[in-house]
Amino acid sequence: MDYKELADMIFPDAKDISYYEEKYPERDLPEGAQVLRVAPSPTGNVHIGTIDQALIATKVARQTGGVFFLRIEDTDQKREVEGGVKQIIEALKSFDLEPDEGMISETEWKGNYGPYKQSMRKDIYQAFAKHLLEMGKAYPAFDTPEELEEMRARQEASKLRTGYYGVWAKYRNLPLEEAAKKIKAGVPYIIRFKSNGREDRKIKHKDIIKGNVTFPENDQDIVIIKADGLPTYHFAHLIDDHLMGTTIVTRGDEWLSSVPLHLQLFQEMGWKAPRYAHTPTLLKNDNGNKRKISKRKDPEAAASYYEEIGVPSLAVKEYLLNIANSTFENWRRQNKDKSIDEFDFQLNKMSVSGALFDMVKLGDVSKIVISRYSAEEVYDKSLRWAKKHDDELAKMLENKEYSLKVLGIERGNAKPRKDIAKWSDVKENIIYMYDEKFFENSIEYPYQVISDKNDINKILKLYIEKYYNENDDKQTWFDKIKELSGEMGYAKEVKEFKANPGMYKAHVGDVSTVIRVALTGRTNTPDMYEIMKVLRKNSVIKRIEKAIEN
RNA sequence: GGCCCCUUGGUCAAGCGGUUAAGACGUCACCCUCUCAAGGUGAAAUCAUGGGUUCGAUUCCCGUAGGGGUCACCA
Repeated sequence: MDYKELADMIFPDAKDISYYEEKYPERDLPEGAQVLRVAPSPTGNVHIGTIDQALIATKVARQTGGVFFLRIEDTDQKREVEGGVKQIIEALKSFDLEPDEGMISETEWKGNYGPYKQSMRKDIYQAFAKHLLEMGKAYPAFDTPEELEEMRARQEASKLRTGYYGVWAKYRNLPLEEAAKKIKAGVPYIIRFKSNGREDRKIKHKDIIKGNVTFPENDQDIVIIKADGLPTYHFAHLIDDHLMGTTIVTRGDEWLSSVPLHLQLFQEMGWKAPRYAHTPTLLKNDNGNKRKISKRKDPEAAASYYEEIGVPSLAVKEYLLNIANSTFENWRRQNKDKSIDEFDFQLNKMSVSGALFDMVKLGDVSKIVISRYSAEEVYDKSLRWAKKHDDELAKMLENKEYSLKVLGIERGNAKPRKDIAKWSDVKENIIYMYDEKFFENSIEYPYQVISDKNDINKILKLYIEKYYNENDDKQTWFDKIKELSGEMGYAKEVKEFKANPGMYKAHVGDVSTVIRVALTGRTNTPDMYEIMKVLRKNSVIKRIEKAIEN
């Protein structure tokens, strides 16, 4: 019996690999175009790292006129979660990172290199496994999981390298007839790759991000086809990225140590290996220690978390880009109005080591992103968020015309307000502008420097009876508050007050504060002139009268 | 434990043999004809450590320490 016969016996129905090579021809792309992919497993709760990967891959693909595709890596049926594929597709969509090719539902895909879901490609992997078998570069192995575990225990006990290699590769040289006999007898088996690597030899690899790395060659006879007939990650990566024409594999740096194996696999197949870019892991500070952001422990690990708390997806992307290429920040400052699509991202300028994910910095980026939005955009986006997460806010926003005015306060000018970091901030920021909310409950008036109730009432009365005129321009409006201050015996100018301490009890600013508190119930608000403009006369009078009688 | 990678302020980081060691977030102070949010100005704060190489090391080499990754019929 020879390898060919054994291969036929194991995979009788597998097609010749030339069938697939013809079915998936090399891509016809312009010079320099790169093909990248994001290849998550449908294990539920899409990780923010997947978004990061997709962002990077999209940037490079777009910049080079190449292709970005989505492949679902679902070869581990135990970990698969129902609806996992859909979750991934939707997460990418919510970040505006839609692939050119890939799965568009659990079973359908777009693009000519599909299916883009590994469980649907079983026959492809088996054809190539058969090919390796025929060449004598793979073999069936009959070890039970228990036997393997026992072997590892023995290796550990004798302080040897663990794994299936050298003399430990029990079935590597099993006579073909015996293998055939076992298979016929129904003994369960897997297919292993027959490694010709030597642990005492080094292999050099140049990673796009990590630079030069040296490893020992791989001498492990790794599993390529599992007992369930599906491939392992390593084998699926080899076949898929070859057939799909991936030119740059971006993946987390936990894969770096598999590079020798993967390079070896490509070489054994006689294929050109893709270039690799191993991206640093997103970390978080956990009691002074850095550790990977974990799906199980950290809510911020979920891609959906940001939508839930109302951070715009664009802000998340800008922050991620910021971590990926520190030149982004300078670029952004110089190109305030440009789309991030115009930023020239460089894979090789990525940091080699993992960055701590900084929620505070994210907040700052997000504030800037939101400050660039028009009132209309803020309205639309916060309403969309509110409809899902905050009924009260959604109700407030129903009055669109008025809300647009509220959200337009100090917006759209050269120095727009930067006080919203996430949509969940909006309600707290604007709630007092709505009469029905403002008068809903009893109001607290946290008056500051001027706290004598008589003085306060006098200021308020004087203001609405003598000074307030809805149609005043801003300068007149302020001049009047100064006059009022003078009439009450307070300093008209803050500077004058500071220059002559002791001469006055308070100054214009303090008088303004009284009016502000009466109007809003707060000491800190945006520009009071604009607030009064939006509130209109009726509400201004009503609010001040309410404060007087309080 | 073996193998591999990493180490510049609190955080993200520029740097690539000679620099007053950029910049951003955060912190603090001051300024900004009304408070905030901003904006402006300024301040404090960093090359893990020990050896080399060199006229000169943050930068190059070696050791040490610390951190991370990986050693599955998981990806």
